[in-house]
Amino acid sequence: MAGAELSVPPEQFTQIKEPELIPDRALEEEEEEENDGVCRVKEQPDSAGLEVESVQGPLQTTILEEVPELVLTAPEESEKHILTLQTVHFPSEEAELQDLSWLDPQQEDEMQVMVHQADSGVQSLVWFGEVAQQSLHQCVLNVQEEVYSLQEMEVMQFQLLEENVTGAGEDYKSAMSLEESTGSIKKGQEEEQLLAEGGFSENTEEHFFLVEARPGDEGRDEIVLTFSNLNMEEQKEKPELDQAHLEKPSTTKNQKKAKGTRPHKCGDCDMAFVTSGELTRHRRYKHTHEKPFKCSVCNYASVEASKLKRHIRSHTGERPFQCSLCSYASKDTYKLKRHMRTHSGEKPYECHICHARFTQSGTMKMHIVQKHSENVPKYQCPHCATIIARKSDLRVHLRNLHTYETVEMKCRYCPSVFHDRYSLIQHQKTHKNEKRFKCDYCSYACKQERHMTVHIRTHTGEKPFVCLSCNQCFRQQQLLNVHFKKYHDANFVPTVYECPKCGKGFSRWSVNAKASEFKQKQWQCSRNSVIHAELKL
DNA sequence: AGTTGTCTCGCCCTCTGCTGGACGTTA
DNA sequence: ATAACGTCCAGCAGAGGGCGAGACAACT
Repeated sequence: MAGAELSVPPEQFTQIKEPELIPDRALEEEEEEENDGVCRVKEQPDSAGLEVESVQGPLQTTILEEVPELVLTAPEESEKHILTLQTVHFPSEEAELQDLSWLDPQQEDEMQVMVHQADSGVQSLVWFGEVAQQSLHQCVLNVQEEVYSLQEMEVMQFQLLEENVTGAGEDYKSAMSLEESTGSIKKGQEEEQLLAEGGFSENTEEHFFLVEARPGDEGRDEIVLTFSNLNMEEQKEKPELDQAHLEKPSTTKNQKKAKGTRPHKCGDCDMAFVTSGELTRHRRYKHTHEKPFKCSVCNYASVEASKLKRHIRSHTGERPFQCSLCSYASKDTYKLKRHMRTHSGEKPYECHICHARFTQSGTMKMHIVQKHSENVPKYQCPHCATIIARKSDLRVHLRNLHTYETVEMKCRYCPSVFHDRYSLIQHQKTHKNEKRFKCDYCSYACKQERHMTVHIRTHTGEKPFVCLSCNQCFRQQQLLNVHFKKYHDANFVPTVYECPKCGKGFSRWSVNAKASEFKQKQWQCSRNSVIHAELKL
């Protein structure tokens, strides 16, 4: 087992789910973990020891929304099975142990997981069943294998070896002391010394467990338990591990569960369940599609009564789950929990390609499809040539441009009217570059109305712009301005553009468009001076 | 007392669609 | 230069599917 070398878990990896906290202590647990990020061992005053998940427990790997901290916890009175992980250091690969008094063959429903760390640095997980744990700290197990099939785990018998150093037990007790309450799987500066003494290392570095399921020989799935040195803080920042990478098909997960304790197998798929009721429900969902619970308001029907109850809230508007920070209230707990991210700023989903973070998995999924996929789906508008990346945006496009409006929309250039914006816009584009202003007296046509107004004066003789100094009249304001400057403004100095070739002066070269004209004239000037006559002052 | 079946709650997931800011284009 | 407009994009919520697991009554 070479889990320590895995800095980035492969896709197949699934995390061991954080052991469920006992409800009335969950808050306290959370606070403690938030405070120091250290996994803890809880003292169980009246228990026989640390209670662990059954053999199937860790195999029931659940996709996590939150990256778990590994919690070493003692059992609570609820008898919830908790995965127990312990670090075991061997002074050598041939280490032996002593003191097997803690073994209790009567406890057949418990299973331990331990970490074996040999001198070679290889770390392994050890399953051990049928043990009570009142003296867990005194136990060291020998590990021969690193990858086990489920069947192997179930029948596995571990060889117990004698501990070869007398003082090790005390050291280990110290390291795992409940009073110290670190509970972390430890490794660090003191490790060498402890190892030299045959004891157990202690440091504050957290570790990270992964469970990988992969096809094994003869069609059997193998469960690979990987003990990594990834610390929990690092993992906290990479929740995509459990979302984008660690997600596994539920069937694979269930296949692990199906062996042993799930006698009710589905005849149509590989699923298996603990109770017949679960099987019946599953068959209704997946195969028979029988939905006994029917809504009296609409045609909705559900497999479960609770789903109908939830659905009814969409009719009644009932929102029992009130946000404590704003006015939002939801119809179910999940939506409230999801909503709370808007207050906390939590973005638990991270794109594994660009590391952008998102509040919802669906948003991340869409991001990956749109930004990082090759064959990005496009949506063709049925009414025009527009292609839009998102279905929802196509809906907006249709709403804005192709919705029939009862109120007529008039073309700004002609009397035409339209009932949808797209048609109006397309029509108005036909007026572009169109010389739609035509003179009634001649063939002159132009694009702008103001040009036509000026032109018409050439036919009517109208000269509305009068010089206040000499009463001379002009058709255009601009002509009046030029006249006034030239003949009535004493400060006016006419600009003269001199041809560098012949030295003759010109009055018009004021803008860029004229610059090219001047250059052309200049070139012509060297060959044909007649051109100057057209531009001379 | 232990087992089994049913009911119920709760969690987590996906799919869907709306919204508004950002940004580029066009008039 | 500016405003209007269209598309891109992430944020967010609604709705419903699927399943684990506890509570409890009925049965053996």
